[in-house]
Amino acid sequence: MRKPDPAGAAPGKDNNNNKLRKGLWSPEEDDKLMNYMRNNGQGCWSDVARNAGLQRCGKSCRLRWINYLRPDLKRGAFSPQEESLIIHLHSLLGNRWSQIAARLPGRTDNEIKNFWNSTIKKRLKNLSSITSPNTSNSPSPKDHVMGGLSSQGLIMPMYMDSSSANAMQNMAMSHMIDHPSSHVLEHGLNMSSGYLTAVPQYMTTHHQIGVCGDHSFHGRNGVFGLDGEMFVPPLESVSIEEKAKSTSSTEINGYKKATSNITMNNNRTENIARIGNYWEVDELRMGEWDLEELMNDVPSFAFLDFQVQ
DNA sequence: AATTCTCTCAACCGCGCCGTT
DNA sequence: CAACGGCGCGGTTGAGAGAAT
Repeated sequence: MRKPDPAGAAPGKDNNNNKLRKGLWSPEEDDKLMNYMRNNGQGCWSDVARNAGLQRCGKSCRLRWINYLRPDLKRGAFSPQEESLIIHLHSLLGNRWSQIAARLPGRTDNEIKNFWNSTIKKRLKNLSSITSPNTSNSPSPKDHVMGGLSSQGLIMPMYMDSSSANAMQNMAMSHMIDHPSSHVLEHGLNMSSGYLTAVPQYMTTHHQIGVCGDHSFHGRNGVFGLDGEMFVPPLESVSIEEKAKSTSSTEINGYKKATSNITMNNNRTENIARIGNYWEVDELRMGEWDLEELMNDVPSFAFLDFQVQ
């Protein structure tokens, strides 16, 4: 928050000089902007600032409207579903907050950005730190064998019990945080041997989430089913078989497309709340994504509580 | 009770894009 | 084609509130 600019005089009072106000908005200014927008709708923002009688620049008015005054804004804390969606979308889009916000009705890019930078980032970092490898302990049969993902794509096996199974999710999330999408995209994950391993890039141009009841993990596109945290929407109505037929063993940009199923046995499958039971995304390097097309495939999430309060 | 620390989030800044002239 | 202005976006700042000491 910023201190109101002294040049702006007392809030709500017109001052004669032409200096534009900065800093916090007063209730009077909010009223002025709100009334103007209600009566005139959105137009040229510099006109809005002028015609509404505000000593603010158009940019400031726009920001205030978008982030605070807009009637369709949803206030309050993020729901777990929204949180999961943010994480998922961030894994897809990186720091493209406006595009993420476009998928979360009632939320602003600023809000999501703040939420990410303060809450999610910190939480995931903390969780990843408490799951540091402990090579002195051998895994018991009931333990889940998991692995960390180094930025070099090295295998980093670790062992943990089922109560901390979601740590794997957090580790990977943490990795994504530290290495935005373009970097994460260089790695794939493979659990086929019981260890989570990084697989070479040429193996990761295509992943597929299995339909089985196992908790699933999908490193690159953010599908995490370990504790039902991640909801996986169906991208399209095409059947698994059709998609598999059409997407496997093809070549894109010189990379051979392969399919890897990353699933984990875990007896807590009842916690998974799937929207669909299948999700699949062709994975291309970030710069090659047709983001519009990609995001068109991600539906609005009906399970989110978008009621404006 | 006072002080310090930490966290949250509203708001600004700078840059790039795009349309207009 | 260049200059200009408006807008949108992502990064950053810093005030205020609450927690911890």
